[in-house]
Amino acid sequence: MTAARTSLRKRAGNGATRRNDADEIGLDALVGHAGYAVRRFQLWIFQDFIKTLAEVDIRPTQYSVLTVIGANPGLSQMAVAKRLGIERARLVHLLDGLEQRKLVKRIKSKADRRSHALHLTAQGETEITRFKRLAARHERNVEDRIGKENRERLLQILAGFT
Amino acid sequence: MTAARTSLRKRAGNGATRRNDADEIGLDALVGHAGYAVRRFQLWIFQDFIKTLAEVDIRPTQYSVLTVIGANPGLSQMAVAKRLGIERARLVHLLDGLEQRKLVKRIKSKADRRSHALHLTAQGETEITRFKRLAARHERNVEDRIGKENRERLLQILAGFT
DNA sequence: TATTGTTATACTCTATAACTATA
DNA sequence: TATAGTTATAGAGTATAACAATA
Repeated sequence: MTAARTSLRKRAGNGATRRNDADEIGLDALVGHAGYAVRRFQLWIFQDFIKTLAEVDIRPTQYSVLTVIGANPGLSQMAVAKRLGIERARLVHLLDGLEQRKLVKRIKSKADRRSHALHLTAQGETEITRFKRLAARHERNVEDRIGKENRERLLQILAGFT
Repeated sequence: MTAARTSLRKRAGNGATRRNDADEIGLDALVGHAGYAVRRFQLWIFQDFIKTLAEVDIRPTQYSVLTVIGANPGLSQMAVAKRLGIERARLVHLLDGLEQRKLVKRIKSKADRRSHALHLTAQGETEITRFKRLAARHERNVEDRIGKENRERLLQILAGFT
């Protein structure tokens, strides 16, 4: 009893209004909000992705752009932006970076000279296999963290948002 | 056969390199990445939260701060920041806004004069019940979107990240 | 010396608007 | 007139570093 009470007060000398200090703080209504849990999980998962792919300096959004272009060569910037839910203005900068790194090339479309057909370069094709290998390692980290079945259940539940 | 092929080419007049235009674009390796699904879901859920609480002008982070202070009056800014995974520098600005709106007050701690004890104001106590009512409505939107059981499964799977 | 709150800076991301060249 | 790509700007959000007051 006294022990339980003490565990709620980290430093006994604190003022009467101070109750606890870090982990023992209740979240009240926040527990039970899907959005809060999802936000915290997303922070964790992106941090792990960035860390796991740090050696190739590829961030989640860059990876998604490369993957979609690789699987659908010739797409326009608009099509990629729409498909991934990225602003087309932002995709311009993302592609600038990937083009400077010789991973992607923009080819002027003959059919519609306003638009660019996006392709991986030969180097991009080569490197993306390494990115995918590292991304698979990251995915195993997720499994280790939440469990193999839970990860699959998660993918099923959220399949409608991809 | 021809029909299936045509469905992959939205406008027949396009150049040979252009294949498809919007929804029909394959994600390839992206499907199967928990991080991608979680990111897209998080975007949706935050947008719905913002929309549902637009009439009270409360965003997800503000709601989480108010909820934690309400459930743990007297907390320091450091304690709130740590508990919610917010930078303490950012919490300063968040609290500035909530204090100007008379929802929160900072009280100088007598025990440790470096720190502030955070409390909801009387007005904050009143208004938070309205915020919680709207947040519950948002939560029902999530249920409508992914299903009641799936939402609960999700909360279970991600409980370790809150 | 270390910590709390604060200020400031930089970088990422989102949201717009406007411009150009094409259609 | 509408669209694709671009440029620019403003606002969140994140990540740091440094400072004053206090421990």
